[in-house]
Amino acid sequence: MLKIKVECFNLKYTLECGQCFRWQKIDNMTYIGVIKDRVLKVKQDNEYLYITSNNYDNLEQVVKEYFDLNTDYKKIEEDISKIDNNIKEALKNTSGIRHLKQDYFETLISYIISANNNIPRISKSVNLLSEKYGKKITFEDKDYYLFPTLDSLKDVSVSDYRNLGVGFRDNYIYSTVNDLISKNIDLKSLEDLDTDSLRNVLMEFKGVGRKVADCILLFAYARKEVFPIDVWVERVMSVLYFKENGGRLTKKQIQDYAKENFGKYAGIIQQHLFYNMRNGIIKQ
DNA sequence: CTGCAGGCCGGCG
DNA sequence: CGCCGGCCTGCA
Repeated sequence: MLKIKVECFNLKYTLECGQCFRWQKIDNMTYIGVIKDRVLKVKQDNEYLYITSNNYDNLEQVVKEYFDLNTDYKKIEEDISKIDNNIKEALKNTSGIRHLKQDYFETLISYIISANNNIPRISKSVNLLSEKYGKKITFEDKDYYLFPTLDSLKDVSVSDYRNLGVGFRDNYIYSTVNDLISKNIDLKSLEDLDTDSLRNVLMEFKGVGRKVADCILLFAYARKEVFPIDVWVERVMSVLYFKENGGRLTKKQIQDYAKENFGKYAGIIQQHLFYNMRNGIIKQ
């Protein structure tokens, strides 16, 4: 068992704020998930995380990277709470959301599936995809499946994807997988690009528009300044910052507002506002 | 039975 | 270019 001391960390908020799709809740403090090459069981007890896994190689490093444990969130939360009162109030409810660093390929495919979709269905499809094409891992007498590698999807057809319940997104996934293979694109090496260039590259994949690209930038490439705007963020922003226009505002207005006012941690702010709105803490 | 959900694509004005 | 209709699927 690995024990890690944490500060400004809330496991529940981090895993339930909508940034990831493959964690299974055991109770309010314990979750089981599959990340990269292993299965993790993580339990939080106040300032400690207790982690068990099928694979202890490099485990501490894997966990620290995934949960962004080398970043000082106490400082970040102090900084962003000074921006305005809305953020300060939201942070009181959701302090400790960590900005996960997830696998590039998994995030790309998962967020293509997320378009005009709901969380249970997204999770179902991602899990089915993994069960069908991912490597099986046995942990505590149960079977889990890694997210498939790019290579393991090379012969999967459009209708195979359709059978996972992804609907019209089937050919988006197919096209993206084929682009990655035929153009020999290395998602990791794209880290070298600046955020705007990287967004443009991502948006060339079918099924990746502005919102999906921004989620990939935030949740896989760790670009904390990116501010993805989905319907919930649209709602929360119109309630908190644009009440006088009766809620009728464009995404560009929101984008501009965030860029001008939220700074280099706009993505963290987005997660807190999203979680507050989504869970009815902030009302319409 | 309609409406709708973490949007995107493609066609049209 | 910006706008807008259509879209898998499952669940309220």
